Amino acid sequence: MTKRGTNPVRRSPCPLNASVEMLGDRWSLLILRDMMLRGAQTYKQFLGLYEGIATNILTDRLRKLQAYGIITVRPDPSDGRKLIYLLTAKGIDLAPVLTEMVLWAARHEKTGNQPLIQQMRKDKEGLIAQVRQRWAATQAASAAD
Amino acid sequence: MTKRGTNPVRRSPCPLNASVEMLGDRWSLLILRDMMLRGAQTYKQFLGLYEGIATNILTDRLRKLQAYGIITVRPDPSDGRKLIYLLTAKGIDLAPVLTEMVLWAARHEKTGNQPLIQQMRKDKEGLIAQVRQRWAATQAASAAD
DNA sequence: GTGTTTCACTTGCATAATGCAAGTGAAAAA
DNA sequence: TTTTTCACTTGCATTATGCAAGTGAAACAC
Repeated sequence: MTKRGTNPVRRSPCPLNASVEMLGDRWSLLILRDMMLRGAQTYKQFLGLYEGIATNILTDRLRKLQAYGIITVRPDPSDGRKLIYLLTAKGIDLAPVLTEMVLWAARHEKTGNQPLIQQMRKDKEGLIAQVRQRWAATQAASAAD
Repeated sequence: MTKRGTNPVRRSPCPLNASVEMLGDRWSLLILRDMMLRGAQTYKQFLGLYEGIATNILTDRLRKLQAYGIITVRPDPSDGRKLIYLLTAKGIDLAPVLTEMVLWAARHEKTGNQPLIQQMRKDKEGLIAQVRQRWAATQAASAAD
């Protein structure tokens, strides 16, 4: 049951191919960004993605990320209608990937969010550790529910 | 002229968004993998991608990667029909991104290419430096043509 | 010089994915 | 009870992907 998605049919055994089959689309990556950097947790928050995501695409991606074990979902204890989406350990392990992508773009393209970029350049590992700490705190808080 | 693609219309100023607009599709990433890790340089070599890419998709992606300044193309001096595609400095700067993606997949999925993964785990920075050296050597060789 | 092969596509078409916007049903609030 | 909020679902148009045949130019073989 928990191993539902563990034996998918892949186009090759290459590790990068496994990555891109799960992440090789921009919406998944943008969702993960908002979870990691902005603490987004609800459907409505994801709908507010700055880039503008369609409801059917959001639903589809959340389902996929869940199936891949990258995120998990639970009801909000303070509002039975709301769902809370959380990164799993597998999900938070994507922090270095997203960090490197941000740094790459910042080096080669005109982009915003300069404070974050400065921080990443100054102490990449420290920022990743910080993201992990916030995630761990979220885990502890939701385990208490 | 060389700045042709520098002012694209982006859905947001976020650096990650810039990354995913250029890389947020699996074929581009797989092409880059083969360039970086296997030294693939020709259309025919890319057609041999283990995952199987269609000619029209390959052509499209090569054009896009070129437009984004990630790769460059020149004729093969030994065969006027052949084109040689090479990573640019911007392209080789994606090595840490791909490396982190490989490591992530290796940690959480059953994948092949264990020797490469062992090497990455042992000395990530060393491997990236090695990829860069091979690229620099390719640059020197093609500048001599 | 002619015919054949190789190279990098291009094309036509079917299928799949994306995106817009209206609609839906259930839970919570008023 | 009615209204609002939540997380979708749906219908349909547009765009992207994928298969496989086709194309034109350069290089090779004779």
